[in-house]
Order: sequence, then C-alpha cells, then structure tokens
Amino acid sequence: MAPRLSRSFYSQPVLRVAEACIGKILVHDTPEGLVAGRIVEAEAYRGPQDAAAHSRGGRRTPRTEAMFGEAGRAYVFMIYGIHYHFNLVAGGVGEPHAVLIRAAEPLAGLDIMRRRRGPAGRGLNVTNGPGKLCQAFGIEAKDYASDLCAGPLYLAEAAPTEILRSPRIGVDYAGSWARKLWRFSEAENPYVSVPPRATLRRK
DNA sequence: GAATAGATTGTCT
DNA sequence: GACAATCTATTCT
Repeated sequence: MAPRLSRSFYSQPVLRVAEACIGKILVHDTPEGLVAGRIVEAEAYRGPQDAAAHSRGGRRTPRTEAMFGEAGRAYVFMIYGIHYHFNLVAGGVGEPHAVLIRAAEPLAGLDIMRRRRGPAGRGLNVTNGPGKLCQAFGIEAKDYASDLCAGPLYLAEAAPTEILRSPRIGVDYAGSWARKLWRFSEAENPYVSVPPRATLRRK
C-alpha cells in the first residue's frame, strides 16, 4: 500500500488540503478487515469566518473542539440523528478549519463495505455520499479526534487526477458563503455524490 | 427519473 | 424546542 500522508500534508492551507486530497487513498484498518478507496469529492470549511462551518463565529464546543486542535486529526460528527460525517482537520492550533470527505471510489474491502451498508448499498450506492462513506468505512463517534498520522484511519499517497471546483452541497443557509467554489471533485468519476454542472434547473 | 416525507439524536438557542 | 455539511423508501409521472 502507498505510504501514509504525514502531518505536513494536513498543515497546508485548508483549500489546498481539500484540493490535494482528491485522488488520495483513504484507508481504515478495522477488526472486520481493511477497507480503502480513492477520495473523489471533498469540501473546505474555514471557520471562524465561513458561515457554513460548525466553527463559524469561533464556536468552540465539545463537538467542534477537534477542529481547534492540531492538523491531521479526524473531526467526526453526527447529522440528522442518523449519519456520521468525516472531516480532516486542517489549519494550525486555534484555527478551526476542516475538509469534509464526501465520496470515494472503493479499492479494497468492497465486500465489507457492502455488508455494512446493507440492502441499500448496491451498485455505486456504497461510498457516493458523506453519510454512506462513513457507514461503508466504519467511521463513527469512536474515531472522533483520532490521529490520521498514527492510527488505523489515515490517508495514503496517490497520483494526482483532474479536479473540478463547484459550490458546496447542503449549505444554502450560509448566504454568500454557500456560493464559494469550495467543493472539489474528480472529473467524470461516477462516485461523486452530486455531479458538478448537472445542477441545471430546467422546466 | 423526479419529488416528497420520514427517520432519529446531538447540539445549540 | 428547532434544526442539521443526509439517506432511503415510496409515490408519483
């Protein structure tokens, strides 16, 4: 397997980290077996200014605490009472920046992923969304603040690919911040949750 | 294929 | 007590 990415990768500016992690390999070595996939979609969140970030306005709570810590740790949170979301912490200590990993293309442990996903996890429907990805990779509350530079959950090196920029998903409440092109995805990859540019509204 | 409702709980007002 | 960086099943067309 490719070498694990070190702290210096996560210590870059958050927009750079979000872009650079497209094509990289996400690995989780779990008791059920090892799962891995190429990251094909990610978004940058840059508090305290960014109105779409949980750390907007400098909100520092038990939930957001990990984002205020060192780069290279995991920020995991629950959303809609059902799904987990997985982020890479970026920025220096006290800078609450993070990169949401939204989708991946399975490389290893696909059988384990499908088992975790259950009946709904057919076809592409395994890792093509932030909640699905967490379920397939077995990422949960126990992984909160875990160190990606040392633990069983980490990113590994991979060759760069063609990257597209588009607006972030599901943050319409954030005003002008919602329009920033802070989502990065791999061109033409079927596992991208919402294809950029396919957001045409026709009547 | 598109639109809609319901799920279900941690977090913050 | 409202709502969220979503997903799934169902009900249309």
